[in-house]
Amino acid sequence: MWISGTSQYAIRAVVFVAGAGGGAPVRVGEVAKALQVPRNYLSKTLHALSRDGVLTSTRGPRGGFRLAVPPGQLTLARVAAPFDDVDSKPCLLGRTQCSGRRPCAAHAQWGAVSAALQQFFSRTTIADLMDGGRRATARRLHPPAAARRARVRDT
Amino acid sequence: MWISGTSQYAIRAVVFVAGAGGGAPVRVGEVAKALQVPRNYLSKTLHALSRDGVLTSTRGPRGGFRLAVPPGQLTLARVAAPFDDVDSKPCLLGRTQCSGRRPCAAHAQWGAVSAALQQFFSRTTIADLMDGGRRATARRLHPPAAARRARVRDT
DNA sequence: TGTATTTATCATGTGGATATGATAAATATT
DNA sequence: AATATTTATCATATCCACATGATAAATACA
Repeated sequence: MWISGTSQYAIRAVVFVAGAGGGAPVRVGEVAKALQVPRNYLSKTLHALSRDGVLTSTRGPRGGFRLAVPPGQLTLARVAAPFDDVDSKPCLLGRTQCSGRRPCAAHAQWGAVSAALQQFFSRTTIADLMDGGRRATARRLHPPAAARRARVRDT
Repeated sequence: MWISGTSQYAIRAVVFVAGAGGGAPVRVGEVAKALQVPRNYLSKTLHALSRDGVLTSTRGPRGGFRLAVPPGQLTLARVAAPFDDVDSKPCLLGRTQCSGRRPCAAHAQWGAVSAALQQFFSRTTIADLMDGGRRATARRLHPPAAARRARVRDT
């Protein structure tokens, strides 16, 4: 999986909304302007995120979008989910042939790389992408060697 | 980067051609049939690989395609290169903003995942994907722990 | 030289992701 | 109730990867 442009918009937009604080809702226009992204397209994207429980939307004056989940609990995988099948782990050479028995020769190696990707999306949160979130991310994704070995063993 | 369908065709086709031995050239029709892939589209793909020096082509009766590079020296990155920009390592959230200084917060973590992907493509060869190539691949991509630590340090 | 065989190339079609512009529906404020 | 503001939705357009079908060009071989 490589994430689509729409998912990139979604992640950046959610980061922006999260950064605006929990106060007043953020309007599509603001987000679109800040992100330099087409307004109506973003509107649909944010609407999809609302349907999915990532944002809440309010119509009318003083309306807009708010986070529905604390940024520290909101993974990139969840934000991208409505737009990309982030969890699929297809065969490198086209899906059907190599799953299960008779895997292609590089199946295991590819699986490891693929799993690392998925872990990135399922472990990184919106909070990690906000300014000031750097150290927390680094600690979780680069644990000391002993812990890392332990985790790899049971994956 | 996630590789396109065309690159997948290319890799599978090259593996097939490599598997046919160095004897007679392999015709597009054979490859297309074996891979269950549209013939004319594959034709263009193989032609591109010839232009790129991965295959050699011969026209007319007894013509077809042959490998131009020993399979053990032919990386997946090279085969995919005409169709995908395998070497690009864009920002997770859309290119321009976060390269160089002012990287986005997850830049480093993403870079590590991204680098692992690139290494997979630049280290895995066509020989590794042919039947019987499994052990060689496993040895190179899963070196003993000491060697792995050493390599990581200088990357 | 002619003919069959095979790659090379051209013109065109299709589907999905991305984008645009207009209109509908909801709601706070007066 | 009227109005302004904002999201929701509809209809359509654009672009590109992928694909199809037809034709041209090269070449082995009778």
